[in-house]
Amino acid sequence: MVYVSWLEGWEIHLPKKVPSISEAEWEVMTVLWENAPLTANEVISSLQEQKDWKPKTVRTLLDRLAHKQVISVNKDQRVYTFYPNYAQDDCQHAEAQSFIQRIYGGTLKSMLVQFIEDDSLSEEEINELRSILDKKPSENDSGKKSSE
Amino acid sequence: MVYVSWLEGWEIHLPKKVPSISEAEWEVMTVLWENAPLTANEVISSLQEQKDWKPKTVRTLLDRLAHKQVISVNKDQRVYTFYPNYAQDDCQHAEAQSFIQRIYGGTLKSMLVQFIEDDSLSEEEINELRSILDKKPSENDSGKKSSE
DNA sequence: TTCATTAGACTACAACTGTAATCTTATACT
DNA sequence: AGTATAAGATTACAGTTGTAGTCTAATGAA
Repeated sequence: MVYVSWLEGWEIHLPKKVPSISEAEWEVMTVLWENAPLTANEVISSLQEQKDWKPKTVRTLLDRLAHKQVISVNKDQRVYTFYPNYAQDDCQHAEAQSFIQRIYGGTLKSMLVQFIEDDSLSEEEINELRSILDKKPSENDSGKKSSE
Repeated sequence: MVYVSWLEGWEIHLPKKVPSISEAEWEVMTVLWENAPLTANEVISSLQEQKDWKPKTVRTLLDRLAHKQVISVNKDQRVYTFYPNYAQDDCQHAEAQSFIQRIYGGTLKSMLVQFIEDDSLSEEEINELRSILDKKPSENDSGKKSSE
């Protein structure tokens, strides 16, 4: 379970099922995850640099996300602000799980194997990955010694 | 580059762009990758076990895949047979690349990091991954000796 | 007070997907 | 030869997505 608070004093609980987020919607979410709460115009300007979307397009995406309840809308002010209902990590993880399931039949391992065998990773990257794995401090070593 | 031959004597070249394959279509492709060439009925029976689709549904998916040129149709016999135009590895890889780009901003690393940090991997799995990384024999040692 | 601006609400529309059903034509029996 | 069957071709239809445009109401400027 994860708790987030985009605004002081707000606590949102979220390990539930993440509604599906389309590709275009995901771009909007990325902006919100970085800076929420934001007004529509703020989201629009933020996206203007990378995407070639009309303001109305972004607006529609925000509306759809709100409708799906992926984000919430604060209507206290005349100009609304938007903020995520789900943590980015949770959404990424949900997407990753279903992706791996669909495409690799379930295991991250088979994906990694392929990347390595297809030579898609430089030696540099492989070393990085290795050190990431090594850094994982086994948190379940309550009784075991770490070296051995 | 990759060469495959589903039928004797056929050589298909395929590092080109993979057309997009929808979720349902992917299921059909999985069956074809395992056993192509297959007739529609063979694909249908093969899927009947896992999916709850009517025969016509599978047929539609085959037609769409053929139309998108993800698969080819052999019409020599009265009953057609279908076979992939792309290797599974290539399709998986293409999907993985675009997935990682969309969701993790580009790096497999950030995905792996998250899986480790979120504690989604057992120690067992982490060890497996580590050994996979270790097994990678540096193939770019054309001039270098392998031990050193 | 009136009018231009602008945020938000509602509407649009085609392509892609999931999920089939119906129509047509060629074989295979009787 | 006539007909049931079955493969393939064509059509259907609603929900999602990309990509906006139009309509309405409130605000702020003149």
